[in-house]
Amino acid sequence: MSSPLSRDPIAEAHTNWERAGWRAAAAPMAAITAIVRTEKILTQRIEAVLKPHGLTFARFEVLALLNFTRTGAMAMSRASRLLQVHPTSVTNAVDRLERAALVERTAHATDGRTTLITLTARGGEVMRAAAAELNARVFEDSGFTPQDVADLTRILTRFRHAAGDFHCAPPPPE
Amino acid sequence: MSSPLSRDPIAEAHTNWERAGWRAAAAPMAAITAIVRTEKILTQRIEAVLKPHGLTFARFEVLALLNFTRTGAMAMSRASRLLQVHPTSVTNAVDRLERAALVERTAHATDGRTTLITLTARGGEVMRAAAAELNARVFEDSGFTPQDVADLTRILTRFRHAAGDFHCAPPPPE
DNA sequence: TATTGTTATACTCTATAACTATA
DNA sequence: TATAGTTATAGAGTATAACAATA
Repeated sequence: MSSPLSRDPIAEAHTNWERAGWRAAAAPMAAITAIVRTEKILTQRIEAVLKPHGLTFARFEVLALLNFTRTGAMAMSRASRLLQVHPTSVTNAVDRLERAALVERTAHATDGRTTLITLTARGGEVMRAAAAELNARVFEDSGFTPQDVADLTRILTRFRHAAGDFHCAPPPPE
Repeated sequence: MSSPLSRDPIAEAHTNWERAGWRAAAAPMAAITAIVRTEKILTQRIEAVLKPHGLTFARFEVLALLNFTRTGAMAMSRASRLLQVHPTSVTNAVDRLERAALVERTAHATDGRTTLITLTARGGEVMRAAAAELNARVFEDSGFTPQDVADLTRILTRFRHAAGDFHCAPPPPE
């Protein structure tokens, strides 16, 4: 899509921001832009691995969630909360997963409002095959050193906690 | 869209990955998932600030690029390379910016194939007003400490360089 | 022959609003 | 009244392919 650039565009933006007199904002602007760009690179790698499995990242996340439930079933609303996406996004993802026979909708035993989703046998197989390939081709050779991974996890966990993503589990110690 | 969770879903995924026997991949998987989630939080904040200005993040990036050119003009193809997006995405963004009278398309003096884009006076005003609000409301109070910003910039610059995002400018020293 | 840019088309994910059914 | 989920609709960004114009 694009050839490599001779200079780092984010470093240039940082310089431009400082020259414009926006000194206090320049460094965090550059860091945040780098996060946005890094996310794009990583999700492109992930989507490329998932595509031959007939999955998108959003749908893989649903399968992964179901794969690790104790009972094998999860309410739509709980999936929405855990994945932190709009309920209609879950409906959309589950519609397609159900059409592909990877998940099934079932009724809740006592609450008639609730729709439960469960993995089919094939859904479990597809999830684990996709996960194995993601592990081998993206996560195990991510380009981050173990120290990078530790630093990122520490910094981003604290950030997400401060942003209100979750409660109770305190950020890891300094 | 979602209430805060009682536990960190990424930490839980990390545990699940280890229990599944995917030990080498578990930690980088969690770090990468945290990057994806953090990017979502940040772009939501950015989009919320830009919306009243009639801008999306993609369109703001085009305006910011033009604001810092020496001549005030930039070829579509160069914008595509610098923003690292598909040429059709630039066409799309510029179509809308032009309709809003924030940029103009002009012909290149010597190369008939090239379309140049320039900021209108109003485009410059909108860009600087939006940037000022982004600085005040997102970047200057990002939730990252100065040390976080330095660490993120170091780690992500090296990652982007290794991913082939740019050449020549070496990653910052250890 | 290669490059630049546009058009047409399609496919994501996401979001709002209106709705049904149930608690 | 509040909650769970669906539907319809819309909008965003992104991508491929075909195409025109130019180098």
